[in-house]
This record gives sequence, C-alpha cells and structure tokens, in this order.
Amino acid sequence: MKIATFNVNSIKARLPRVLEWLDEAAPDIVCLQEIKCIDENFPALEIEDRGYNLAVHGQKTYNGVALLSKFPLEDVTRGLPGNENDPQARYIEAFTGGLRVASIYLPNGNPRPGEKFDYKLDWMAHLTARARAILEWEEPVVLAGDYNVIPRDEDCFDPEGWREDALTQPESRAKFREIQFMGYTDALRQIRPSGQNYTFWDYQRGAWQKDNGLRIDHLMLSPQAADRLKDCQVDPAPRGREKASDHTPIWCEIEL
DNA sequence: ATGGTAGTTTAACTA
Repeated sequence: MKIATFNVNSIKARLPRVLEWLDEAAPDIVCLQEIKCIDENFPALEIEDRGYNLAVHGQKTYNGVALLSKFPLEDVTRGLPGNENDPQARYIEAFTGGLRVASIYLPNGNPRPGEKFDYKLDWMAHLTARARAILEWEEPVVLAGDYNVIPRDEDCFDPEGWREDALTQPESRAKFREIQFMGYTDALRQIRPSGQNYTFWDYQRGAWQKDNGLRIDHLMLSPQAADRLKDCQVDPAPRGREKASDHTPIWCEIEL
C-alpha cells in the first residue's frame, strides 16, 4: 500500500501537474493540502477517472484538504474532533484500504509572536489529542501532511536564519515530538535516519536552484503501521517542473 | 533596508 502526501498550493492551478504525478507515482492513497477551493469546485471527474474515490474538506481561497483512495472511504471526519468551530479547513480523516489516514495542513504560525502562532499551538494541541485518541484503537494509522514544523536543525538549509521562525520554535518542535513520544513514527527518518530529504523550496530567491529547502511534510505512523513500513521517499521531481507547487510529494509503502 | 515568487482575487492576504 503506497500512501503519499502532497501540498499542491491550489488544485485548480496544479491539476495537470497532479494528474501526471498520479499517473507516474500510482499511489493507492493520497493526502492533498492547500487545495484552495470549496468542495463543489474540486476537479472530481478528472481524479475519479484515475480510479480514485475522494473526500474533500474545502474552503474558499485558503487551506482546504482532501483524501484520494483506490479503496472506499469510510468513517470520513472533516475538521479536528474537539475543534468543531475552527473556521479553517485543515483536517480530513477516513478509514480506507485497511488503514486510518488523515490529511493535515497544520497552521504556519508566522508572524511570531502573535495570534497566528497562538492559533498554531492551539491547533497542534487538538491534533495531539486526536492522535492520542486514535492510537487506542490499535489500527494502522498514517497522519500525513504539511506539518509546518522543521523537526530538527538538519531538516533546514539555514537553521540560524530560521531561528526566529514559527516552524523551528521549541514549542512547535515539542508538540511535534509529543506525537512521536506517544507512539507515532516519522516514516522518513525511520527509513533514512540522516540526510536532507527536503519537501519544500520557497518560490523566492531561487530556493529550488540553490537547494535551499525545508523538511516539513511528514508521514507519522502508528505502531501497527510502522511495524509494516517497507519504504519512504521524497519525490523531488515534481518540484522541478513548470508551474510547480512549492512543495513536492513524499510517500511511504506499508505492507498490510 | 528591501525585494525577491506564486495563488487567489483584483488590493491585500497568505505562504
């Protein structure tokens, strides 16, 4: 079972890129973030033509997440349980193909300090609570998406330059580690304990050409998923194409 | 010190 996550930065602007990536990478389950459209405007026909079922939690202009799966999507949850009055569409979860999968678009949190950073930490507290609740069910789980957290300095091209950024703050990193300490495994670091493995390069200042990247898109696995993890890779190719997203896909293979 | 890019939307926000 191949599970991928991809922050597309507008599904409308990115549709040709996403379709060609689906054809070449052939993931079984896909978590999309920043679709930037309401549910009715999601290009469902083009995706369903590729054999995917889909569940969308959309929003006008900003945010928006979706799940694609070759298997039926059951028990679909839109928004984080316990955070029902959150106006921002950043979480969708479902049971599909024998796994529980969530597509996560965690708040950026800049500028910091301020209400954006407070919102980020509050949102992470709700995510942590959900992760803990799910863990008790002892299912294979993949919590995948754009976490907007650089877990360690080695995951950033310029740690000193990013020292004041919301993505590297001790509070952000501590909440990310809390998910690990309760029992979730960072799939990429399980398979590749060291090395860059960036998933994001800014559009500005030639970041892609200089390989000035960040590792902020993560696949977090419950023990029942981690025990069956076979591979995990960043796929940098989509970032180098015309009309690319500023993120690139990352995927893992789980033998169920 | 500023600006550099992209998307949505059409001036300003988010990233």
